[in-house]
Amino acid sequence: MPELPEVEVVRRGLARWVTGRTVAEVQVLHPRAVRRQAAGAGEFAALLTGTTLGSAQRRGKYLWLPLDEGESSMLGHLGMSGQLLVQDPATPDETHLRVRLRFTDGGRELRFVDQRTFGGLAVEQAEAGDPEATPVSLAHIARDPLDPRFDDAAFTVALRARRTTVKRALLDQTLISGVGNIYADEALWRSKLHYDRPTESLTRPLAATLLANAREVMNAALAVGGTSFDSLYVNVNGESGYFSRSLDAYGREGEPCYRCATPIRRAAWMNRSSYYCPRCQRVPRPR
DNA sequence: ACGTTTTCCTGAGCGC
DNA sequence: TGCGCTCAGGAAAACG
Repeated sequence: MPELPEVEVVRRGLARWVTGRTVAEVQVLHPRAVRRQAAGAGEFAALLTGTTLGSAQRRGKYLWLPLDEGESSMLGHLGMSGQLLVQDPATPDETHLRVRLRFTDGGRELRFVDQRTFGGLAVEQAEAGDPEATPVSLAHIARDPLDPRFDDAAFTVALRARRTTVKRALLDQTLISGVGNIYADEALWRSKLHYDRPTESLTRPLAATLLANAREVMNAALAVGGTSFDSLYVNVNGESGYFSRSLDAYGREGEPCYRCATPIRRAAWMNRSSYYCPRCQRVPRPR
């Protein structure tokens, strides 16, 4: 499934293959794919048709392409199963094709394919005067740790000020964006922290270590993702060899911890799973 | 106001 | 073969 490093690979693919091209036709094949467009699919298509796509941007797991002079953007989120594919128009439609963009040059078309329909696209206004044309609905989304303007000191202060547990905080997009279930577990394993550790119990050095590890694991994944996906953007998918090779905790239930050989455990957590080493990542004492 | 829970969706995998 | 069940999970809405 698409995580921050894969979304960054997608962003690079969009920059390579669709930036600078002019939209000739928009087809919305499933209304749910544009549900964030308040006025519906008709408006989505009308606002996009005839525009020229600008340089691809990303914040966390959100992607956007400024339109024309950058007063609005096409915003996208891949959800769990979304893919943005650049395909030859002759390629048969994918089973879960939701949106198609054709271009005036007649070349490869952009397809949004999404089985579970948690992802979506929308055209919306950009923040006034922003050279990157950040969509207004991203105002509450924090910068991600790969963003050069991410404020490390402010993050550690805000993290320790929260009255919650550490994994909830890592997944909170208003605090830090781009970290999902997989990278949260990986960052916690590297930091030897239990997912239910209260944020208020984190020392400043621990909070800084956690941030450094989250950044490191996502950078490492991005580096591997770059070699797993070949240069053709159309081959981008969520099933590269990265996951089986590089993960230390996520998905490794019953397998030995790479530090201490204790079997990794899986615990039910917020209607999903948390993977952790019961020896390296001790359960916090009940308060 | 803030933190927590629910909800959306579909296909794979599994036991029977 | 097929039925019913569980699981995967980002983020906005609903809830307390």
